[in-house]
Amino acid sequence: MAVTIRDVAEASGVHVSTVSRAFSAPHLVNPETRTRVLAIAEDLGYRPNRAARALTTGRTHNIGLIVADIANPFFPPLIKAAQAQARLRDYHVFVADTDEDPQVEEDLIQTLTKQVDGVLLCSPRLTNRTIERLREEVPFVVVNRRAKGLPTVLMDVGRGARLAVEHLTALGHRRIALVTGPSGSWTSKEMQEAAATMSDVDVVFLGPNPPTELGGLAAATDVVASGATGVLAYNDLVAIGLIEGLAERGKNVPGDVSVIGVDDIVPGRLSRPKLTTIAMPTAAAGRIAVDLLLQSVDSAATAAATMLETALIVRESTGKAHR
Amino acid sequence: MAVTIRDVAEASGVHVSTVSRAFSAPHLVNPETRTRVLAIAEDLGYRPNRAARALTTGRTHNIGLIVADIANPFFPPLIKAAQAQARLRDYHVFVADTDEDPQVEEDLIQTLTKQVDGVLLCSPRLTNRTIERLREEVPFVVVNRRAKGLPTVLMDVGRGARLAVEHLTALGHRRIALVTGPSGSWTSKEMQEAAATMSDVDVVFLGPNPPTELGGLAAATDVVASGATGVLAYNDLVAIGLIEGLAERGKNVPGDVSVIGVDDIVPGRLSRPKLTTIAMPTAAAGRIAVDLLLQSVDSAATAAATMLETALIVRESTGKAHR
DNA sequence: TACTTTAGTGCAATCGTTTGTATCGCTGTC
DNA sequence: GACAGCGATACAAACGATTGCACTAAAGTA
Repeated sequence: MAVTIRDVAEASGVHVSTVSRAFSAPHLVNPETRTRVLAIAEDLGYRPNRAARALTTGRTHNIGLIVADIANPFFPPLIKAAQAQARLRDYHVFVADTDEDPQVEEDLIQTLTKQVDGVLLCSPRLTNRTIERLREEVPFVVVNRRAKGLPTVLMDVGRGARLAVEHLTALGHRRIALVTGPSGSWTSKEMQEAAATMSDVDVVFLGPNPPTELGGLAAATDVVASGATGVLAYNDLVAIGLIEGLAERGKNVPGDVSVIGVDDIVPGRLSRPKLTTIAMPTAAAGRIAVDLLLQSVDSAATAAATMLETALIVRESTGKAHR
Repeated sequence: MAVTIRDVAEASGVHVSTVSRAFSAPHLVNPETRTRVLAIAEDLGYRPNRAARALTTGRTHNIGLIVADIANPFFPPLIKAAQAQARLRDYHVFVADTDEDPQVEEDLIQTLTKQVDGVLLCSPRLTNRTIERLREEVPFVVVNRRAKGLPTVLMDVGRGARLAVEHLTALGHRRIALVTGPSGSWTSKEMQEAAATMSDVDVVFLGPNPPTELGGLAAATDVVASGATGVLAYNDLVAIGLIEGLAERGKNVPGDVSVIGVDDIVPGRLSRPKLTTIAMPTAAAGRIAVDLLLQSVDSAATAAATMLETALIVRESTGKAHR
C-alpha cells in the first residue's frame, strides 16, 4: 500500500541505504544524488515509517504528557504549548489523563514507557518513592512540583503571593486570609511560606480546602468569621466559589472584601467581577518542559529546577479597604 | 536494556513464537506452557514493543485526535473522554492542535497518518474536497460537522435551538435575536434553520460573528438595536461577551434581556449571572467517536451519522419578559 | 608510478514482533 | 502396522528503516 524507502530506492536507481542517508546524513551522499532522491521521494509522497525507524534507532520521537485532569482549565494552555513545541522539534505528543488517580498515573507511565522517549509529568500525585523507581525506565521532566534529582519546571508562586499581599496592603487591608489548597500541594505550601514572612499585615490561614469552586464556597464562612477584608485564594476556581459564598452572606466583592485568585484561567477572566489573579506562565512552562525533556533524552539529564516568573493581574475583584 | 520477547523465551525454554502466541493466540499453546510463560514474562517485567508489533501487523494501536484549539473550553471534556475510551481499548491518543489553521491541519494529518490507525477530526476547518482526498490515506471520524460518506458524530443543536426558543417564548418573549457564529459553521447553520421554523415569535438573525467573547461583546449594539428581549447566542463565550456588552449599555440580564448560550462550558457555570445554555454531550461524543473509529479501523467504515441529544439547562440568565 | 586517502555507494545485519509453514510425537482408525 | 489427524512447538521470513563495514574509483602524495 504505502510507499516505502524501497520504492524510492528503486525509482531513483540507488540502494535503500543511500535514500536513508539522503535524509538523515546528507553530507555522506553526493549532492546531485541527494536532490534527485529527495525529489523522487517527494514525488512519490514518501514518508518514513516511524515505527520502523524507532525499532533501529531506539528513538520513537514521541513524548508522553500526563496530567491529572485535562478538563481542569489550568492544563489546556500548557498542553497546547507543549504540543506546539514538540511539533517544532518533530515530536508527537501522547496526552493522557489520570483522573487524579495515582494508580492510573503509574499504570499510564508503565504502558507509555516503551513507546516514548520521555514523559512530562504535570502536577503529579505520585509519591516521591514511586517517581524515584520509575525514572529508571524513562526520562522525566516534572512540572509544578519539586522532585529531587529530576529536571523540574516551577512557577514562582511564592513571589506571586508576596505581590498579592503587597497589593492588598497597598489598598489598605490589614487583615488578610489565605485560603489554602490540598494539604499535599507544593503550591499551597509555597504560598503559605511567602505570606508568613510579610510584615505590616495580619495573615490568617484557612484550610486545607479542595481546590475547586465548592471548596471556595465552603470557605466563605471561615473568611467572614476571620474578619479579613482581603483574601488570597489557592486558585481561581476557589476564588470564584468564595465570591459566590460571600455574596450569599451579603458580602460584596470588592466592596466589602477583596479577593485574589491564582492561575489566571479563562473562567476568571469572564466571571463577574473579573478576577484579580496571579498569572501562571503555563504556556511557557509547557514549552520549556518539552525542551528540557528533549534535551535530557539525548544527553545526560540536567537535574536543575527552572523557576518561572509569575505576575499579578489586577482586575475588578480587589479594591480599597474602608475603615 | 529493556526486556524483549527473546529474554522471555530463553527464560522459559521455548521459542519466541510460542511466547508471542501465549499472548495473542492463547488457544494455540498448551495451557501449562502458557501460564508458565506468562508468569515469567510478568516476572521479568516484559512489555511488548509496540513499534515492533506495528511493523508486522500494520496496526500501531494509536489514534490521532485533531482539534482546532485545545484551549477552547469546548474541547477538553471531549479530549478527556476520547482518551479514556481509547485507553479502555488499549489505544493511545496523539493530541494535536491546529491553531484554527487549515494548512496546519492538513500537515498534521499527513505526518500523523503513518503512525496512527485512524484520526478523529473535531470541528475541522478543512474543505470537503481536502477531506475527500485525505480519507484515502487513513480512516477518519468527523465530529461536529457533516461530511458525506464518512462516519460522523453530531450533536442535535437544531433541537437544542428549538428548546431554547420555546423556553424564551414560554417566558413571554416575542422578539428573539439569534447571534450567529462564523459563516462556515455547521452548528450555526443548524441553529438558524431550526429557529426559522418556529412560530409565535419573531426571530432576527445577527451575524456572522467570531465565536468568541469579543464577538459577543461587539454584537451587543445590534441586539439592542434589534429590540429583541430574548437572545440565543452561538455559544457560551459569545453569550458571556454579550452579557457584558449589554451591561455596558445599561441593559441588565435577565432583567431587561434574556440570554441563552450553547455548549455548557465551565466558564458559563461560573459566570454571573450563571448562564442558561444548551448542553452539548461532548464527553459522549468523544467516547462514541473513538468507538466508531476503532470499528472502522478493522472493518469497512460505516458511513453513518450519529446524532446525539442536547439539553436545555436553565440557570439565571433567562427570565420573564415584561411589557 | 605506486601508495594512501577519501568521497560515494552498496551490502547485510539488526531492531522486536508476528505469522505461515514445517516438524514432531501421539492417538486413533482401518 | 501404516497412516491420517492433531495438538504443540520450532523455524524462518517478513515488516521498514538504520548503520557499520566493505568496496570502488578518483584524487592526492611522495
